[in-house]
Amino acid sequence: MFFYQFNDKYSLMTAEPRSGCPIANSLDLVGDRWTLVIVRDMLNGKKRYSEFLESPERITTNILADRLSKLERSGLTTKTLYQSRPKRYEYELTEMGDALLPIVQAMCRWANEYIPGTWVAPKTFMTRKPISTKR
Amino acid sequence: MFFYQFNDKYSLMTAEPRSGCPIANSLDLVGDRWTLVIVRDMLNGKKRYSEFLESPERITTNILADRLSKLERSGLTTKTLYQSRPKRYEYELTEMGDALLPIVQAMCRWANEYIPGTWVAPKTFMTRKPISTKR
DNA sequence: CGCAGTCACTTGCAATTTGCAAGTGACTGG
DNA sequence: CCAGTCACTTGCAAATTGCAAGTGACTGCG
Repeated sequence: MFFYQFNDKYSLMTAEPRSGCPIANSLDLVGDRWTLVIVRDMLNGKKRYSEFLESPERITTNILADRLSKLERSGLTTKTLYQSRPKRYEYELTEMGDALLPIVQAMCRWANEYIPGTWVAPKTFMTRKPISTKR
Repeated sequence: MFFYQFNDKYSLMTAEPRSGCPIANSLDLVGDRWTLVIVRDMLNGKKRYSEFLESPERITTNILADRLSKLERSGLTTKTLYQSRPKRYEYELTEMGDALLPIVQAMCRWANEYIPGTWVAPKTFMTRKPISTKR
């Protein structure tokens, strides 16, 4: 297991990075068919397990549970208790997770241009900036 | 099998799309740990099988062959004969593939900001525009 | 009080995909 | 003729995915 430090917090890297390449490293965290659809939902304000299940891609419960825990371990989301009996959690993007917005927006632009029939996201979404105050 | 038409060419969709969402559709084409590292290499001018194998992520030959054929079937790359005996091909990005540049650049920016130790791409790469004359 | 319903998961299992290694065929250069 | 390179393909074990069903902790209703 490998760890890296960022802003007083430690995030878990579950394996040694394949290289120092920023693309390869990004893909090790979000390079699969489901992670970014969950991130997309979170960027659109969804927070609960059941809300993610309602999305049109029909993610299955085991994959959702797996990705939510991986997202948390990578430092992209937080899990907070909002109700104690029965225990219920809300999943929200951290600054690091929210900063994926430009990648998601670029994918939307690309798909709208090259994959016929893809939905066009609202202008408010496409022009939004990440919460991060940096850069 | 499903097909879609774009600019007089047909690209093969190997399965029904999960939804009309541009993110989900993008991920169905490039949502895995290897495809975008090959695209990255092509954006950097690499064209041959052996060049892709030399990259530090050490892609294996079977995965490379599989991804090159999927990329071609999705319309992101072309395969052209540059030598006839023995037959040798060069793999190059189509306009659609080259248009992935903004996504790749956004991933670089994100990784450089949030994943310590990632390499910083040269400014020439980060400020480049896709060949597409559109938009 | 009992029981159906919801929510958030977990478990089991078959099918697909991945990673690793070795093998193949068509040459090329010495 | 023979080693070497290039571009793959094949075989196989291990990991991941997709699908379905099950579980535990409640809530609301009659």
